[in-house]
Amino acid sequence: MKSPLLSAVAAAPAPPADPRALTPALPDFELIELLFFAYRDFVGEPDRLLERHGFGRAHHRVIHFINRHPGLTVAELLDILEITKQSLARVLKDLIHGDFVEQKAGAEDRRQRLLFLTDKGRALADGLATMQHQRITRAVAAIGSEHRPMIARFLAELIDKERGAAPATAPSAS
Amino acid sequence: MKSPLLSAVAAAPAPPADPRALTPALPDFELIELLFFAYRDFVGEPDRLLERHGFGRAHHRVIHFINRHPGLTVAELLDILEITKQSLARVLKDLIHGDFVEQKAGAEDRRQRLLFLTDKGRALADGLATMQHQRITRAVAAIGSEHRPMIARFLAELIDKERGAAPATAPSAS
DNA sequence: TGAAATATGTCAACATCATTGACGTAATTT
DNA sequence: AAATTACGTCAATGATGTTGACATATTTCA
Repeated sequence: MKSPLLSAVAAAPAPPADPRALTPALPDFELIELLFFAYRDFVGEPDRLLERHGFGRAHHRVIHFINRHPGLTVAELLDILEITKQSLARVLKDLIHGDFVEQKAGAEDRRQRLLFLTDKGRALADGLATMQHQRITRAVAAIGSEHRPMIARFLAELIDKERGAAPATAPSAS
Repeated sequence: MKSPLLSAVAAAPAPPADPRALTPALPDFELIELLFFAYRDFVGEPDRLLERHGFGRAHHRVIHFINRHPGLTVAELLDILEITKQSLARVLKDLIHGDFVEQKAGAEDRRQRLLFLTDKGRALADGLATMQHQRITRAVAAIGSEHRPMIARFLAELIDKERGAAPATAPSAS
C-alpha cells in the first residue's frame, strides 16, 4: 500500500482564480491542505522539545508571548491567546513552579502581575524560536527572500480583521 | 488598556536574512506569529459551523480527506492524519451515526472499510471548504494571484520531508 | 491446508487543553 | 464608601489525543 496520498498533497488543476464566479467552481484544496500540513509540522517540532519538560503547546504559546513582550500582564496575555483565565492559570502555574516564568507586581497598578521569563525560560524560548525560525528560513530561501514580504502579507490577510481593539471609529493607523 | 499588542503582530525590524550567521541573530518572529494567528483564524471560522452539528476540528479533518479521496480506507486515513486508531474511531463513529459518512466493504479486500461521504456529508464538506477557500482567495488576491505558486512552495517547504511513504530506494515519481 | 499477517473494531485508563460559572481578595477608581 | 478592576482559584465538564491489549474477519504465504 504505502499510501501514495501522502506525497502529492494536492496536485490539483489549479483552482479557478476566476473573480466572476459567485460560487467558486472548485475550492483551493491545495492551499487548504498545505496550510494544514505545514502548520502541523511547524508546531510539531517544538512539541518534541517541550515534551522533555512535560510541557505542551499551550506552554509554548505563553512562553513565546512573554518572551516577546516582557512585563506583559495576565489580562493582555488572555487577550492575545483568546483563551479563558482558567486555561491560562494551569499553564502559567506550571511555568512559574518550574522557574521558567516569574511575576512582579505592577509599579503603577499593584493589582497587575507583570510576567517575565527567567534565564531558564528565556533559554527554552530561544530553543523553540530557533527551531521555528530555521524552518521558516529554509522555506523563505526556497522561494527567494525577496518574496518574504508577500508571504507576510498573505498570512496577514488570512487573519480576522474585525478582532482586537478595533475602535470602529478610528480606521486604524496603517 | 485595549491591548495595543494585538493590532501590530510584529512590526519587527525584519530578521537578518543573513545566510552566513550560524546562530541566527534574531528569529523571524513576524512570520512565526503570523502563522499562529493565520492558522487560528483559518480553522476558527469552520469551527463555528461544525459546532452546530456538535462536531470539532477532528471531524473536519476526517470529512475533508474523505471528500478529497472517496473510498479511502481507514488505514490510509490514519496515515494522513497521524493519529491513533482510537482517536479516529470516536470521530468516525460520530460521523457515521450522524449519517455524514458511510462505509462499504472493499471489493477486492473485504477486510477494508472504504469510506465515503453521504450527500449530507458532502454538503457539510462543501460548506467548510468554501469558508476556507474564500479566506484563501481573498489573501491570494491581496498579493496578486500570480504569486500563488510561491505561497504553495513556501508552505510545502515548511512540511517535514522525510515523512510519508518514502521508499528510500525509489526517489518518488515527480 | 494450516499458520501468520493484515484491516478493522473496541475496551480501559489516562493526559492535555479547552470550556463555563462562581466566588474571593487586593487595589484602584469614582 | 461603593463600584470596578486585576487576578487567583475551585468545581465540573468536554474534545481530542495517547498507550496497550484483545477480538474478529479476511487474506496471504509456506
